[in-house]
Amino acid sequence: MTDLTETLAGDKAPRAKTVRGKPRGNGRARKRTSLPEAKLLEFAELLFFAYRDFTRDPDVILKDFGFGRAHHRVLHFVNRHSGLRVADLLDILTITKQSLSRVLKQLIGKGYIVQRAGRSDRRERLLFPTDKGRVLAERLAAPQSVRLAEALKAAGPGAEAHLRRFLEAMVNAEERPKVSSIMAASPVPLKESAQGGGS
Amino acid sequence: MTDLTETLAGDKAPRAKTVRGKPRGNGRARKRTSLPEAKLLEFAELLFFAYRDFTRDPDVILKDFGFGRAHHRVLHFVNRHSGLRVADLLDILTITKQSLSRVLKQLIGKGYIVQRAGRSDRRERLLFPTDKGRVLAERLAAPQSVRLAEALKAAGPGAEAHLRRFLEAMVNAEERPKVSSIMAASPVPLKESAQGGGS
DNA sequence: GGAAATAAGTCAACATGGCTGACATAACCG
DNA sequence: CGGTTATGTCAGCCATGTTGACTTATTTCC
Repeated sequence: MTDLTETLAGDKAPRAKTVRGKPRGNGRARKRTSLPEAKLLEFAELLFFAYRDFTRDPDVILKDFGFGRAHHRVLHFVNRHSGLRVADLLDILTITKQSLSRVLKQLIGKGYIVQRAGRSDRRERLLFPTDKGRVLAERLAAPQSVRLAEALKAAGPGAEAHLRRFLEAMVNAEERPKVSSIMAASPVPLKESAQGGGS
Repeated sequence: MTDLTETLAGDKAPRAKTVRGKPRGNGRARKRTSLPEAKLLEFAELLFFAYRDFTRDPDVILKDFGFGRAHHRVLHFVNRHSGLRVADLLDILTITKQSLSRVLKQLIGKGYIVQRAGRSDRRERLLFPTDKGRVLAERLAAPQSVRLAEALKAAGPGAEAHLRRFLEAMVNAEERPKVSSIMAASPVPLKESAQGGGS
């Protein structure tokens, strides 16, 4: 109920525009608003709405598995970049190891991820998705891929290059090399026959 | 310490690529991966990284005020669309009123936002930023605007139109009209001489 | 070889910001 | 007047983030 479209656009009552009481517009406020500034804020809002809906897709599926967004993020990166270390994951997600620990423990416990000691440095715990994990990861990714594909199509030809450069530039400058190398690594979920975990 | 760039790209040990144990690559996995699929997932990751850093900017400032991201979102929309109703905010943020209540109460209590009854429907509580609220909102927006401006520039000419269409298409189809009308309303923080709040 | 550094795990406590359910109040609408 | 609507609120729960302290392997370096 209550279609915001109506309500916000206002037809029954002069909503915005004239705003309540005094329709004045500058007791002192309304700074320079450098013009492009307004446009930038529009992009900020669009980004918010886009990301809001982008993340809600998998949330629904996750609930059926008793997982949350945190699990999704972990599973995604482990699946896309199998063999990464715990430290890598911490760096990607920018959370504490205690936080990661909780969700990772659950994913491992339920057989979606397995770890194995690094071969050159046995202190490292390398993370791999199980078949089960791979399946779930793909199922979670599916709706997001569809959404992205449609949005790219709607954006028009040539949008991909623009978008890629835009997104890359949105990342903190110091982080860009990390991001590049992360995305360069194991572009396809490499297998490793990581089973077990189950019973 | 520990520069992930090095670690993930791997120079001391053959990290990804060959992955740990068996460098094989298809005990049965590696599905069709429809090619564009991989590209789409790259965009998904880029979006994650971009949004991750985009939101961390204001987080730092917020801490100084004892606020969190939730406060930022509320203040942003109240500032950009002064005079919106509580119901509008709920619809935008897609959270429950109990959730909103907490942060809104704090923002009002500390004098960043004021409410006043709607003039045509006095049940409505219309929200307005105070001068103080406007200042904080702008301060929070500043780093994000800079980031967006630079990213748009880096994306190259013509990117804006592509990006706008892309972001709009990322929003749930049913939500698009709402989003449009929201963004159309009060493009500039309309004033209303909403003071008080203070002492 | 042994000390220091590193990778990971863990316990405990706490903060934030979501959620559900139940209910209260005021104002509008027919 | 009675039903619906907009908002607020109490109470409790859950997910996920944080800090700080400490243990255990293992590697690295003198």
